[in-house]
Amino acid sequence: MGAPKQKWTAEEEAALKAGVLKHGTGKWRTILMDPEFSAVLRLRSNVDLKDKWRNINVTAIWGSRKKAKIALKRRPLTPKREENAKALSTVVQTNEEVVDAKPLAFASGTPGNGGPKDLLARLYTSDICTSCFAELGCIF
Amino acid sequence: MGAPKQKWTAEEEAALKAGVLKHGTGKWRTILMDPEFSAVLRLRSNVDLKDKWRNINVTAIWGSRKKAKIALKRRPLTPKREENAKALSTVVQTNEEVVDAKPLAFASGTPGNGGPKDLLARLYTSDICTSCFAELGCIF
DNA sequence: CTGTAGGGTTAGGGTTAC
DNA sequence: TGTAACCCTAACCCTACA
Repeated sequence: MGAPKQKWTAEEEAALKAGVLKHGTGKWRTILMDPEFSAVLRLRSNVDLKDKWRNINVTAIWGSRKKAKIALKRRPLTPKREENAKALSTVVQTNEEVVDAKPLAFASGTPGNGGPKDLLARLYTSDICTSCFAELGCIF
Repeated sequence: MGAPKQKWTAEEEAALKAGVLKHGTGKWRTILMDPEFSAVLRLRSNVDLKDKWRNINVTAIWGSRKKAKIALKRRPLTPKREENAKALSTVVQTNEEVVDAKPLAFASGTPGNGGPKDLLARLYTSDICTSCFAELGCIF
């Protein structure tokens, strides 16, 4: 049809990550509207952002969505939402560009440690975990 | 962002339909307050009811809200409300539970036929059609 | 303030194209 | 075959208005 399939460039992916850092997950339209990212992401829709973010996260953890599904089928424990689940993100934040930053890495340790606060505060809340947790069926 | 998404159960949907039969559309808060349904729908808000009812109706006619929009764009005739348009509902009313009842089916035949009156009377008024007609931009 | 209507957005399952 | 990219839509959000 019209779109021959648009592979995500490294620049676009970086902009997406930076956008999530700034606005949080689930704010795809907001990220898209942000003049800081709208230039780079101008060819993408809010749904594209959401889908890409899903791919990035799921890939980082399970290798792929399919593997995630398989992994989930193997343990249909589906516990109630545990509040001691936290997400950590090893972010390499240069001046104004998120360079890499593996999206998520898990740690069940004490949540109230003294890390970099302001910028990452959002990440420590359930905010950034939402999409991931939802995708994973909240097994953490 | 606590709720990972609450899919409607068949029981909830039945309760909603029964609620609309009893109180009419647009009376979401009333339906919620009705002790006959409050138990089943206790996790839902009045807005949830409204949205679900919209989905049920639009889906029954167009397949989805998007398709409805597309269909409407194709014929932007938008006539004024025609009064010979009526809605029929094949309701299977057991003693106190609406079992299925496809939400709407259209017939442009003579409106003043002798059908089941009391319970369905409300359905023949613009009442139950309101959400549907509104959604459709009153093309009927 | 409370409730509804209606447009807009997101979450998540599914599909396609590579 | 596997998976990134894309589609579909139920569920949810936001705002205007009464």
